Amino acid sequence: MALRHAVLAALLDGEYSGYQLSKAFDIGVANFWHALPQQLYAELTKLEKEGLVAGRQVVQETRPNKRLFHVTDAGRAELEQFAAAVSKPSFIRDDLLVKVQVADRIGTASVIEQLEERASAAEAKIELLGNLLRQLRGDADEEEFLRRGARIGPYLTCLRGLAFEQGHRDWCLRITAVLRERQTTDAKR
Amino acid sequence: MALRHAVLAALLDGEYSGYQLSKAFDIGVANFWHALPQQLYAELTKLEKEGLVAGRQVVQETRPNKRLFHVTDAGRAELEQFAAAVSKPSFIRDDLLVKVQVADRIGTASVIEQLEERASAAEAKIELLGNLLRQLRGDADEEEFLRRGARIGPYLTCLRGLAFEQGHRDWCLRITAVLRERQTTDAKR
DNA sequence: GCATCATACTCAAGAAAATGATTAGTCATA
DNA sequence: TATGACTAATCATTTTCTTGAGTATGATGC
Repeated sequence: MALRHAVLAALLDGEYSGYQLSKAFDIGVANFWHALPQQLYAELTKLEKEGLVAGRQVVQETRPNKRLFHVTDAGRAELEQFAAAVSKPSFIRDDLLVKVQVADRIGTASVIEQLEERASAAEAKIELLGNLLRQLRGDADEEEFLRRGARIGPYLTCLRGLAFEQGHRDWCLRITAVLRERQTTDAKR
Repeated sequence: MALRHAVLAALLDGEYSGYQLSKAFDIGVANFWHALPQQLYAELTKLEKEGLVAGRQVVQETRPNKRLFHVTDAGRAELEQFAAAVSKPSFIRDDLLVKVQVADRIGTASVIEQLEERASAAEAKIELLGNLLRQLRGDADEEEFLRRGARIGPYLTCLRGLAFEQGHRDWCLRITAVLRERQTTDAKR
């Protein structure tokens, strides 16, 4: 029971199809949860059966028909209950960290490459989130928006996503530099 | 095939029993992976069957007997292959973020409480990791240790863990402040 | 002297998540 | 005019993770 609340949370801002949701889970929602399209479709089906979301068919001419979902009162109640319950702690879980842990014992070359790829992926995400934040707050500056903005939830989670990506990028670059220097030092011996 | 590599990575630094590993997964290893004891025991059994780790029985007088495991050559090879393969991107996945996303739509009181609990849990973790880092680098300062230290892998992953916890704490405190101020502003209206 | 904690591990069941394959029309582009 | 990307989804399977219970002994604290 975990993805379900992320879906409800994402759906709170309007009507979305499974497909649109899966796009949202690639960008904004990715700051607090991640899921593949198949998971979303499955979850939406379950949520609809339980009456927590409701969908309506939208017939389209040039595109396949779609079903738009919105949160029902029962869904909202479920979210409220969830928000009041204790949260599970959050964990880091990252292949690349596992590799760094053993990088000095096995080959470092490939790990360095991957760190650099990650760093530039993080850089791209940082820019994307920067734009998203600017868009969300409109004309106001951040302080102002956070004080009086109507809908700050998505902004707040984006802030966390941004900080996470920045931390990730900085770490990747630092570790790359460290491993690089050790490589040349090793070579000299 | 993910926990398996975290276990191999953790086991690379010496012999550990399942129980000891589960302790390591609460502290240092938690910086790159998380798992419950049951998962570890199960994974060790699998890894042993596949010949990637080997265990030996240690008979103890005052404590229950235990099995100490170490990585075999095949296990090392598996790790090397893993390190060379592409990594899956890392995701945030956090109940609390889901709650913040909807905090301005549903009740904020409980979310604020949870943010504060998280902040102090992060604070505790920060101290713990600070000590761990000091212990790992011994007398040397960080730059020096990273240049010439023998085993920097665990240090590097701890650095990421530390930065993550700091980012998490800062975010929690900031959001707490924002939500608090909005509460009082709302009340005045 | 009783309770609780720490060591050390096992088993089973169930929920959640990831993976892979498939369908089918539209649109842009090379 | 083939190629691939985009919209919109479904189905089946497998892997992974979580939850909960249980066993047994010694040490520590009040």
